[in-house]
Amino acid sequence: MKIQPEIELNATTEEKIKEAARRVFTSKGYAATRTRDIAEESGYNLALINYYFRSKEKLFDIIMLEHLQLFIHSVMGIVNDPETSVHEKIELLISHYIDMLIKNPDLPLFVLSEINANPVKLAAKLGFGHVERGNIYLVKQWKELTAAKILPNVNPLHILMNVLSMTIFPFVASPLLRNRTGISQEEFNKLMLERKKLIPVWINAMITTS
Amino acid sequence: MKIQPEIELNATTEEKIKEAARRVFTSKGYAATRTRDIAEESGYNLALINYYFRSKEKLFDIIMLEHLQLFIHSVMGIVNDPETSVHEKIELLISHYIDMLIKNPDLPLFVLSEINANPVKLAAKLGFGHVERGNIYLVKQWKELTAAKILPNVNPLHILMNVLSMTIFPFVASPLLRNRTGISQEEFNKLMLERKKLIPVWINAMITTS
DNA sequence: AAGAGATTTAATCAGGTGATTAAAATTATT
DNA sequence: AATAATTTTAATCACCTGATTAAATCTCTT
Repeated sequence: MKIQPEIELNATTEEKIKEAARRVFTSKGYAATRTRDIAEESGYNLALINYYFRSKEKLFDIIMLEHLQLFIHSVMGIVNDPETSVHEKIELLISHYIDMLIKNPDLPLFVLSEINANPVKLAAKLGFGHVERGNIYLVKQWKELTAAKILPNVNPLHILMNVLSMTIFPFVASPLLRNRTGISQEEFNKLMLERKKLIPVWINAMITTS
Repeated sequence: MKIQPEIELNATTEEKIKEAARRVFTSKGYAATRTRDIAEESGYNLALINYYFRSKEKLFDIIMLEHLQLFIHSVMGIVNDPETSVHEKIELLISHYIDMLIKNPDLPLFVLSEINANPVKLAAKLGFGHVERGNIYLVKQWKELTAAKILPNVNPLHILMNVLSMTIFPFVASPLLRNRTGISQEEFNKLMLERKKLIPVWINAMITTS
């Protein structure tokens, strides 16, 4: 029986396999990807994939966990910053997201699909860094502003949904949108970059007129 | 060799199988559903599924085609109506969509996932009722209003994206949203019903302030 | 009751897929 | 060069899954 390889020394090949797996999983989903696809995509062979990660499911879990951690960590970093205003936070969130999504366009559809396919299993993974709502700095700021009547008393969940929707959904619907409108990938990205400035303005408009 | 059954007379069982297949496909996706799942869900057995529909893929294609047709047909009915104004069309679209999505919450994620997984194959199905953009009544009305400076000269694609995003995305992200916020299915639906009135107001706000 | 059509049973098939293994080959380390 | 670690090869397993088939059973109509 061979011994688990020194992971520190092999970070490169292990990383390569994980990167390949990430690509295949995100483009085809868990059920549709075969371990052999990952082997082919990574340039290594099937035996080595299982040698490093034991099973398809374990490899998937690692990748999904890293995605969720990265996602939540980066959002929390912005949302919990005491130095920025509410409007700055919204701008930063949108800008940060769109840049990330232009690099990884099929990430949200992948994550949302897998959560939908297996909500119970992924609920555990989602619970890891559960911060109490009241402790989030953005929430405090929002409450202060509504108390001072500077912001209208809308359910902030609606505003959150609107920010996330207008930012993320175009990427989720991108294949369909491009099919129906005939615009190219580059034109689409240009539109998304425009939205980095537009969405905060729109959010502002809907907040101040409610 | 048996003969294809009289479909007209058996509309009920054929419909039952299709309904079961629709449920399983939309909840787990094409790759993750087994023909045996559909058999179990329908109450009939594996042999009969294949007897009626020949293969898993043919059954899937039929269901997906019906979804897309229903979707596009209903949208076109609203968007091409010469009797309603631009604002009325937007309100009708949103209202119609939200009612439909409350009944079929995991429809959009399913459709978008499968299009993403197989864009080339589904592009053919999407081409069936391709109406020239200039012939759509809503587009004509929009152009008139921008020409008359009643509407600002924003790329209407942005507005379209915003309407679709704010309407559809909450349903796509519903499992994640409910997990993070802790709200129930009923509370979620109530929020969505609120949005039938709110989204048109928001859209109006972002149009008039641009 | 007879007969036609609908559905089930049960068995089978071929191919795909996740996973494991031992030995050989390659590469890196000393 | 010798040794250790890494990767490949190739074969194999057990299981799953889509699909087919023939005969048996059931259901309904007439």
